[in-house]
Formats: sequence, C-alpha cells, structure tokens
Amino acid sequence: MAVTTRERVKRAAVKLFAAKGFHGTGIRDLAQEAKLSSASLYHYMGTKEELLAEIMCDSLGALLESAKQAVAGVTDPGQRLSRLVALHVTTHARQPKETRVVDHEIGVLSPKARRAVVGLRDEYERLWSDAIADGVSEGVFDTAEPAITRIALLEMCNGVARWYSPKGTLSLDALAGHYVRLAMRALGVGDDRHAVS
Amino acid sequence: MAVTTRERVKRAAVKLFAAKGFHGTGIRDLAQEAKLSSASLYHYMGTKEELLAEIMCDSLGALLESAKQAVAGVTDPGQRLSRLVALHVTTHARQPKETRVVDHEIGVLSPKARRAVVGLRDEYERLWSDAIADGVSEGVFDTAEPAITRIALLEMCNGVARWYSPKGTLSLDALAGHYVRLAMRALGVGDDRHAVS
DNA sequence: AAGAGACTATCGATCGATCGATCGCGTCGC
DNA sequence: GCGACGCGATCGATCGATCGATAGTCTCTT
Repeated sequence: MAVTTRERVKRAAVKLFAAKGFHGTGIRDLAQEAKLSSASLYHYMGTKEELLAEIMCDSLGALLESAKQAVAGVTDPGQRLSRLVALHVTTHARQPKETRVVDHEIGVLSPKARRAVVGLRDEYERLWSDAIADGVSEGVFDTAEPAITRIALLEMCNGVARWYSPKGTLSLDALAGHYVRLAMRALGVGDDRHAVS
Repeated sequence: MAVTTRERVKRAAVKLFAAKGFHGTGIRDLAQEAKLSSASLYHYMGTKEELLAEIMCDSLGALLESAKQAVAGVTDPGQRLSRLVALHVTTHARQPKETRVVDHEIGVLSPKARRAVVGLRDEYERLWSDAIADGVSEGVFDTAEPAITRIALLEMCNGVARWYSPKGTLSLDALAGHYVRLAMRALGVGDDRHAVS
C-alpha cells in the first residue's frame, strides 16, 4: 500500500470534482470512490469545501514552485516565457483533472479560501507578466497590450487540460513545443531561437 | 412590459447558472431571480436540465448563424478566420454569461441533449477548421498542426468571457482587433493586411 | 346579455429523495 | 485502556418536482 487513505480521498475528490463539478459531487459519491463510508470520510477531511480548497492550493502551489524553479536564473525573457509555457502545457496535459478543478471551481470557495487561491494564482501569473514585460522593454517581444496578451496566452494554454489525451499521436514534448511556438509568434518573435533548452 | 415571463426565466437562469453553476443553482433561487414562485416556474420550462439545454442551444445556435453570415462569400482564408475571431471575441465579451454556461456545463446534460449541443459546437468549429485548412493549402497560413492550432486559438478566444469588462479602457473593436492580430501571428501571417473589413 | 366551459397564470403546501454532516459504537494496535 | 480508524444509523435542511386551488380572461352557446 503505497498510498495513504488521505491521498486516496484527495484523488477521489479530484476525479469526481473534475468530472461532475463540486456541487454535482455528493459526499456519498466521494465515499464510494474512496472506498470508505461517508462517515469515515470525515476522519480525513474537514468539510467538503475545505477539501476542495486543499486540492486547489496543492495543485496551484506545486505549479507555482515548479515555475519558479524553471525560470530561476534565466535572464533571457524569451527563454523564460518559453519555459513557462512548456511547463504550463505539460502540467495541464499530465494533470488535466487537477487543473480543471482549479480553473473551474474557484467561485465555489468562501471569500477567505478564495483569497488564498487567487493569491497563488496571481503570484504565478506574475511570473508571466514579468517575463513579458522584460521582453517588451528589451525589444524582444512586440505587443501593444501586454496584459491582454498574457491572459490570452494563459487561456490558450489552459485549454490543453480540456482536450489532450495521452493516447493521441502527439508526444508531450511535441505538444509543448507547438504551444511555445504559438506563444512566441503571438509575441512577434520569429520562428528561430526559441526552443526550450 | 417588453419581456415575456418566459424570457425573464431564461435570463434568470443564465445569470445564476453562470454565477453559481447548474448544480449550485436551486429551483428556488431561479424562482426568486425570475420573480415567480417555484411552482409557477414550471409553467415556463420543462425540467431544470431542459432549461439548461435550451439556453445552450439558443446561444450556440445564434453564434453559429452569425458566423455563417460573417464568412459567407468570403474567399480569402485570412479574412475568413479574422472575421471568425472578431465575431467570437465580441460575442464572448458581450455575452459572457451565456458563453460561460455553454463552455462550462456541457457535462451536466444527458447524452441526448449533449449530442445536440456538441453537434452545434462541432459545426461551428468546422468553420474554423475549414478556414485554417484553406489557408494552409493556399500557403497563407503556416502551422505544423492545424487541429491543435485551431483548438488553441479557440480556447484563447473563449477566455475573453472570463475576464473582459466593458468598464475597462479597451473598446470592443480594439479588443477584437488585438485578438485577430494574435491569431494571425500564431498562424505565421505578418502584421499587415489582416484587418477585418 | 348571461352564463357555461376552457385556458392561462399564479400560488401555498407538500411530496419523496438526497444533501452535508454528526453521533454512538465497535474494532483494532500499541 | 486509549487513540486512530471504521461503519450503520440518523439528523435537519434542502433538493427538484408536483399537487390542488384560486383568480382572471377569452370563446362559445343559448
């Protein structure tokens, strides 16, 4: 038994929240998926909403940490944004359920929990903003509306979680590479010198 | 009284489904928003799910018709896709609630209703596919993966519904123009000659 | 003109089902 | 015997949906 019961509960929640939504998932569904009674469930979680908040913070926090590592010490803005795009795409392709829950159920949270999640998301998006702003001021990127371009690119990459299947013909690396190319082009960078290295 | 009661019910549903989700919205919430008792509600709708399906078909059907008109007789693929992007963006900015419901609650529908909605969506996306395929075969567009590029662009444009506010400084036309430019660049088209005319 | 019948719109009351959450009790290992 | 772990039973609340009743309006009949 490599997984703790608590982990089993979280995975069950991620699966069901992603498939049926938070309000569409009952405590009893959760219990069945986690192979527990609905009463035992409460030994491993607070309320249903607290469980949702934990899942969101876990997922977003992990993405944020990975992103910080990916850009740490990288000075070239093009390279920095390329890494952010590649990481974002591969993460969304590998963990579509987690990211769907994060993107989809923020409105369910109480104001307090929402602030925590939104704070993490803002910190993550700041990495994108900085890379884009640096690229613009260095003359590498060309965009009239950096803020809108950032959101557009983020949304573009978010979509991966809604359709990507590992059974397709495209490898994760090829997928990420394609999105990096799309993003760089959108920022006015030519088709050379933006491979992730 | 310019609006029928039935229209009032639909608008209430769009507002609440977009804000709290289908499962997060109760019949009594709906009744209150529509200024009716929950019993009277059922004189203007079938089940709650049928109401959702109607809203989705209405919204998607209108978008599909507008899109068909926008590209009718337009032969240049770049121009065709530009018009599709502009229409998509302005529609999502003008009717964020409707599009949020469509994008967000498809999984709630029964298989039969879902087929109808997905059919409309596929027909709409076909317009994009055709424009992109034509552009590639004519050498106007440059993309290694047309299908992925199409999805990426669609998701990018969908995002508008999640953040655009008419109170911002950007006009609808400027917004649409920016997205058209992003899309054209992503397809390898230079910054000239892709204004919507 | 008067009334019968049909139809529309609206409601309070209520149905059985399910919701999230809790209680008390058993069963282990330490 | 004391926590951690587990479950059946059950709590009050709310869910989606339906019932029968009450007006109001229109049409048809006499």
